[in-house]
Amino acid sequence: MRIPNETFSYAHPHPAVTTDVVVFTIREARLHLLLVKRANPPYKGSWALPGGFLDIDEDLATCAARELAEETGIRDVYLEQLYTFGDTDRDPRERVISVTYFALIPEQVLPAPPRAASDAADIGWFDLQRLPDLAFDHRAIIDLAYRRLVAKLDYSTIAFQFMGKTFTLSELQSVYETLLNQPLDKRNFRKRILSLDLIEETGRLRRNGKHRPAREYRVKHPERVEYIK
Amino acid sequence: MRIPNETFSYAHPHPAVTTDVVVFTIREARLHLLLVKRANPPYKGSWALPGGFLDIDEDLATCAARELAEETGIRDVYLEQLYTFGDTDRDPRERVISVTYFALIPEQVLPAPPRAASDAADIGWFDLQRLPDLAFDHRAIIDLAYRRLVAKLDYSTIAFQFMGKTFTLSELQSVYETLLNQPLDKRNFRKRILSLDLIEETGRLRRNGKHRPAREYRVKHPERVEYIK
DNA sequence: CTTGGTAAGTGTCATCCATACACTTAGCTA
DNA sequence: TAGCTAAGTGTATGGATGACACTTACCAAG
Repeated sequence: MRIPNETFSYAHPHPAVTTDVVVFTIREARLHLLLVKRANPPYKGSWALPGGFLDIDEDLATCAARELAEETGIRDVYLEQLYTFGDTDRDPRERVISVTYFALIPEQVLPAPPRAASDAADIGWFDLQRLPDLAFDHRAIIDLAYRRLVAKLDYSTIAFQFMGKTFTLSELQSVYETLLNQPLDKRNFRKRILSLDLIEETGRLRRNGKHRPAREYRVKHPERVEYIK
Repeated sequence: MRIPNETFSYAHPHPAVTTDVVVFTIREARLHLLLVKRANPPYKGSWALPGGFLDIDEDLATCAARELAEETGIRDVYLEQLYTFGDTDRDPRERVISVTYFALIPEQVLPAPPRAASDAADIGWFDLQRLPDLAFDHRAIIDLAYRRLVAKLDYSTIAFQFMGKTFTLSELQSVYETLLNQPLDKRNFRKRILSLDLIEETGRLRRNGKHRPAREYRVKHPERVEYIK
């Protein structure tokens, strides 16, 4: 707890430090991200990235995970540092440095509906192609996160972070097609993915309609994002 | 100027923010980096990366460039944000968040010898393979910068930043060989570089010993680091 | 039980790119 | 002018990538 009226003084001015998180997921074959509606000024009522001020005794990644959990209920996700934004005028209150992260989560672990908390009046998923106006420089943060995500598809196994514990190759292909925004050849896709030797069959089948059932796979090392080539 | 005894107070504790810069260059076919010897505690007398505290009204990249110029005289270099380090115990004085950058400079623009300034008792180039013990977590910062540099060789034209205004293909090849730490085939190297269509002949020859002179090249767009493929 | 519908699953061939490899050229120096 | 040295140049091969179509298995409806 903070003691009322206590202040913290320094010989030189210090900026405030926040973390903000771009949470991506795929819903109905479209890339979505999680935004919270701000309950307080500045930009009260605007949509913004989940995030908040760094506690003086917590690590940066801990802060990002904590703010995400507090504002959205989402926890235990893949989190990667993205970039640090520090333009002098990016927050009207005071000088604020934002260390940004991005997170990838599978569709099925969404808290439904996500519960709002302290600083958030509302919360929701937005199609990346149809974002509302955003607070601060959060639009630029999202643009950078998307570019990074697409770039990493090429040389890492980051896309596996969108998958649940088990999945079919068709589901995985659909995720790649959504992210790359183009159709892929089924045979070439399977050849490439299986040659990585990073996923294995569970031995079970998944029935999903009135057609041949699909083999179920899992990632061998779910926590790891591997670099390819 | 700072007014003596003035203090800056906040309702919540704020961390200090610094920038630190890993300056790479190539000297005598070895990758080197620039370190300064600390004139003041903590770690007084230890070698450290050039860097320092963010002014409250300057951008992060401006701070990195300013500290680099103040401590080493180096200016107008390629600077790229690397990562932000913020472990709670990384500085014994107070909580310090360091936004790190890396810089690449050609050998010939070295200020010789670099002049020391305020917070630096000495300054020097060190072979990456023979670094002294370093202050703070600067060793980890350097390791990350080196990994990033080598990774970017593969998919960008970042290596051109090590070259002077003009250079020969043999010199460029030598830079790649140093960074990758392996010999390259001369014909394949030239084919690959020229096919990028990013450098052009100056029309002059460079004489460099008792043998056939080499054609001189320049980068078409020196400021740009391009992504390949 | 048979038929029709649908997505799962499978192999080959052509093209492009990356790699391996050796000799000739041009200027300098003695 | 002869010898030294690094600059400069082309081809052939293997591996990876991309294009392409049919069969299989389960479900549902009649």
